[in-house]
This record gives sequence, structure tokens and C-alpha cells, in this order.
Amino acid sequence: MKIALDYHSSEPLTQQAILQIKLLIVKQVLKPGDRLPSVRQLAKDLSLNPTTTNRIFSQLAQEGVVIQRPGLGVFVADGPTPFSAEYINNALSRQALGLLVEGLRYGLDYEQIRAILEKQYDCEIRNKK
Amino acid sequence: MKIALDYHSSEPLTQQAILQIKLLIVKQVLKPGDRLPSVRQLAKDLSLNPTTTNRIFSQLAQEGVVIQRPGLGVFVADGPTPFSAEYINNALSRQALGLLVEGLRYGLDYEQIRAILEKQYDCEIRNKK
DNA sequence: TAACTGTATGATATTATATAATACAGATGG
DNA sequence: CCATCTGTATTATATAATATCATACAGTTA
Repeated sequence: MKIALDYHSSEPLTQQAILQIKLLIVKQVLKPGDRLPSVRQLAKDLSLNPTTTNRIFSQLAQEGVVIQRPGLGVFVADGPTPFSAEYINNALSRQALGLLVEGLRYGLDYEQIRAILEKQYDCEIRNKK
Repeated sequence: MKIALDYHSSEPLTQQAILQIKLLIVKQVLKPGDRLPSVRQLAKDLSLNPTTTNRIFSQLAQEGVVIQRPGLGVFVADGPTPFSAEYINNALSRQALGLLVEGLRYGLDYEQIRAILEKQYDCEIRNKK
């Protein structure tokens, strides 16, 4: 698994790892049923404590992204988690508003912000599928 | 100033307040030169400690959003802060990627995520200008 | 001078983040 | 059966982030 952590970032290591694993899934580098590294192996790979990598997987499991099976390992769950449309819309709206406010404060207009979103999709996700 | 904090949210109160003040600025409810509530007044309004409201303004001042003047008050700074295009693009790209990954994981496609961004702009910002 | 401003300091409490050591239980191949 | 993988649980520890509180100092202005 190609995961690169910024150990000097202010963003918590667990949050970084969680985002990157989700990214690998939406890129379809990791597909439903695929096995992820074990708690202890990922800890070695990322120079983290096994307790920390376990928390990464636990949090992902709680969100329905992976499934943890004692004795077997951690596996990518089937498809997207069925949250209510209202819940999804609410969560994403807040995140979108944060992006808009930051962008506008930097002096960009809506179109420029939308262009950044599209470029990120094309470059980081669309091409990899 | 109409600021509503969620005192039970996991998001820090200072971060919530900072986003909402920036929102008022991009909405142009607050314009360059306008005076914001004093450290002590905002503390009363939001039921926060003056030390906390001061940190809110200090952080905003460090980002170039407001200017603090001893004896006078806190004022909205002129225009957007002149960060380098590279810095801006980098910061927004990461935030955009986070939005994309969350949305795709919820089962949405790019077009649906873009629609949420546009709706947030139209409803929360565009109409208020 | 009084009454506001922002600022600084030090103490305290709580929570989040991350490490560490250890132990327990499920799965599997030899 | 057993060694060796798996995830899981527990407890302790350390550090940083978040927020409160009390107090004091200095700038501005009526």
C-alpha cells in the first residue's frame, strides 16, 4: 500500500492515513474484498504503533469502509455505506462551505474554486480508475 | 454579529468562530474597515472566555483577515491576503480532495459533489452579496 | 481620570493524539 | 496439537491542543 504520511504536519497521523486509504478505495486501487495490511505490518510500514494502526482500522470500520475479522485480517467493505441522503448532504455541505470560504478569502471566485475541484478529480481520481 | 456555535461539536469552538467570521466577510456582511466586537464583548455574546476570543482574533490577524489595534478594537482587513498562487492552490487542492473522497465514498459521483458545492455557493454566499 | 480597547502571563482542567507493554482469543497450515 | 499468524482489549504514560480563569499592563479617547 502506497501511503505517505507527513510526520511534521499538524494534521493527526491517523486522519492522514484514513484519508489516504479512502483515496485508494475511490481510485479502485483497493476493491471490495481486498485485504489490507495487518495491524502490525502497517505499523511497521508507517513507523507507527500497532495501537495507532488499529485505531485507524477501527475508525474506518465504524464508518463502514472496512471490515475487521479476528484471525483473518482487515478487508475492504462492499460498496459505499448506506447513510441517509440527508446525513450525506449535511456532511458534504459543511465541507463544501469550508472550501468556498477559504477560496473566496484568498481572492478566488466561484469558478476558480470549481476548477480546482475538477482538476483534483481529473488528476487524482478519474485517471486512476 | 450573528454567530452560532455548536458547543457539543467535536470541532473546536475557535475554529467554528473563525470560519463564521470569514463567512460574514465573504458574504460582505462585514466589509473592510468594519469594526468587530471587542474581545470582551464577543466573549459575552458567545459565552466564551476572553482569552479564547482573543485567540480567535489573533489567529485571524495572523492570516491577514483582521487587524488588531490596542485601545481601538479589531477591524476587517483590506481585501484578500496576498499569498502566492502556489500556496493557495496547494491549500485548496487538499481541501478539495478531502471533499471529493468523502463524497465518492458516500456513493456520489463527481457531478453530484459539484452540485453540492454550487448549491452552497448560491444559497449561503451569492444571495447575500 | 474613567472607561473602554488589545495584550501578556501563569495556572489549571479536559480532551485528543500517540506510544508502549502485555495479554487474550480467533484462524490456519504443518 | 501447536506455532504463528490474525484482530482485540487493557492499562499506563507522554505530549499537545483546547479552553477556562484570574490578574495585570499598556494604548485610546471622551
